[in-house]
Amino acid sequence: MSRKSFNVREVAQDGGGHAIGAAAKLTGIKVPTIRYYESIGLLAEPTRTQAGRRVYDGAAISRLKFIRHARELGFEVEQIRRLLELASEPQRSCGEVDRIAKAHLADIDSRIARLTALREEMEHMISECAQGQVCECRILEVLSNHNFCRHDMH
Amino acid sequence: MSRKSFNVREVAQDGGGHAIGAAAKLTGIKVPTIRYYESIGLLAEPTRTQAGRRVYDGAAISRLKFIRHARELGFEVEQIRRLLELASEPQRSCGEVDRIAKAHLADIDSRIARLTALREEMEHMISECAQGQVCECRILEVLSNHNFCRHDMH
DNA sequence: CTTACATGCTCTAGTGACTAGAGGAGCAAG
DNA sequence: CTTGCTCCTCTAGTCACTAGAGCATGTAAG
Repeated sequence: MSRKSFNVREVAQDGGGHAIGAAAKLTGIKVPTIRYYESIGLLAEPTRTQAGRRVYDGAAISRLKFIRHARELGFEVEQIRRLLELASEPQRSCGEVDRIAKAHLADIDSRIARLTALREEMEHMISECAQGQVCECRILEVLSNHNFCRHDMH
Repeated sequence: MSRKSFNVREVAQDGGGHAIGAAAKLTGIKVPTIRYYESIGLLAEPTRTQAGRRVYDGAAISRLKFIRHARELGFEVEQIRRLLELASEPQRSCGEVDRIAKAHLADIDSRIARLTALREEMEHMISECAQGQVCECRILEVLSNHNFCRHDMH
């Protein structure tokens, strides 16, 4: 058991809490981002040490992990705010949670559809470029004149 | 030929130029956006009337159409700036144009891949929600605990 | 000519979700 | 004590616009 010297900074500050840097490591959210979440009220103001340093307990860490994961899945901050609110009322029906998740799924779907159409357009355009001179470049020609497009974007 | 009263505003101000509103209509770019493009140097400063109003000629309109189309295809402003620069040197090889377009295609591809993985994750999560109470909602559970995830995002 | 209203001008600030940096204080280890 | 890391607050920057204030100009109708 080659244990490194016990790093007090990552564990106890006030009896079981974590400093902001430790919270960042535990959750994968960067330090300034944690402060940012606090500033927009997504995360409650944590307790502080006498010196004014933030201390995060287990509940705060869980909340941060929740936020991180939801952001990774592409939920917007306002959606996350609502989800956290809902999660704090265990007796409620989870209909709204489901609705938010489904709305997000629909949003992802429409983004995929848009990008797929774009991709096709781009690929077609690139395939026509004969690698010659700028003056005869199909890519620039297509960009110049919307009529050369196969799709109606928008 | 039921012609409406000839609208001078949309045609000639100084001998063939278009006012900014007319340019906006012709290109589909909003008026403030055109001014914004000018402010960041993507569009050259147009000539002005004595009263100080912007006047756009055919070349400027073409440039705006190019910008619009490239933006629709998701090119970033800096890429468009470079493409416009390249387009103005007709003898050059179009290698760089091709390179920029291909980089953009690769970018689109990676965004589609990310979104597709996300989509699957979301769909799986939603499918497990039994529409019961918040306290037993699988969606919130998955969001709370990354271990329930089937994929490693990132 | 007057009145009304559309269009134009400049300038500032806001959006979302952070990120970067300045300038200073606290704190543990060597 | 000094070094070096972490922490604090505050401001400003990112991207590509968008919104609004407050004022000038232009055109059409009465």
